[in-house]
Amino acid sequence: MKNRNTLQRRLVLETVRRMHNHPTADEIFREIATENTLISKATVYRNLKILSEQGEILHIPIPNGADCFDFQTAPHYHMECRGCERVFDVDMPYQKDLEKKVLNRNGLLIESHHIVFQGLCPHCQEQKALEHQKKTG
Amino acid sequence: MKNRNTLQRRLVLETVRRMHNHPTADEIFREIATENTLISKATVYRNLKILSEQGEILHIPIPNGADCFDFQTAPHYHMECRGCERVFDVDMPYQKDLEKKVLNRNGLLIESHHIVFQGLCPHCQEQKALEHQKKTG
DNA sequence: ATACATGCAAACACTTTGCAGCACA
DNA sequence: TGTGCTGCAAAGTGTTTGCATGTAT
Repeated sequence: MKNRNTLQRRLVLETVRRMHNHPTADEIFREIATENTLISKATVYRNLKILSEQGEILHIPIPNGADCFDFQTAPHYHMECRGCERVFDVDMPYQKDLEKKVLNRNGLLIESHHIVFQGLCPHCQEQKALEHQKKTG
Repeated sequence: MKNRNTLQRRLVLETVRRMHNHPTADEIFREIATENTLISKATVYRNLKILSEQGEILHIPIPNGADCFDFQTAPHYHMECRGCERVFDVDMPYQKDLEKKVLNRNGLLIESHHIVFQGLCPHCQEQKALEHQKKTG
């Protein structure tokens, strides 16, 4: 008898489905808390874990930062902006065949992969351009 | 006048160059500490940061775990074993052209990328096989 | 002489856990 | 009714920082 349908679990799921900007656990917590309902951050973490294990939401592990979550569960790639550190969806088909390109000379069994791109979002590109103008006069 | 050649910085660099198993900051700290020299963990972190910024060593950010470092500075990919959580080099050429496959419909500027594979190392494949034998009798 | 580096401890960011009470099935 | 869930606080993990002192150049 697993997986009870509690108010808190429903709220976490609904909130992730509603926020389309790769929210972190903390952002989800704040979104729920500011609305009306009292919820514990531990509960948010626990439910995010359960929901992503069940495939209801997608867990995106972020190196050097808070992991974030996505309502879109089909595997896809992300870019982390080195300016604002926000996470964006990348417009590239999922490379199913990438894992086959690994030579198994060393006996490793590959099961899945993640690609994280680094770069600049449009807004931060502008910022950098302005900074550069200022410097060069 | 940056970048002084201190004993601690030399030790961190030498230790990373000597350990060929993707050590974490803590493993590097313990390696240096157990030998002979007193070193602070903060100093290890500071020097790892400086050395990787200078391209002397490679910083490998690991989602959901301690970042690790590599004496081999040419870009290459890694696999994280879901059994023992160790990091292994993956035998696949660097996909320089991957970034060009991203459609810039959304205006993102891609500068670099990381691929992390998940899977099982040879040792953990054996372990899993033994476990399975035990269960099925 | 003076930046830059160090050691130490405290702070930090993110996440998990122990426990007593609560509530869904 | 009982297992699963919650809130709270505390602990855990990995990393950074403030500060007084030390040292390479």
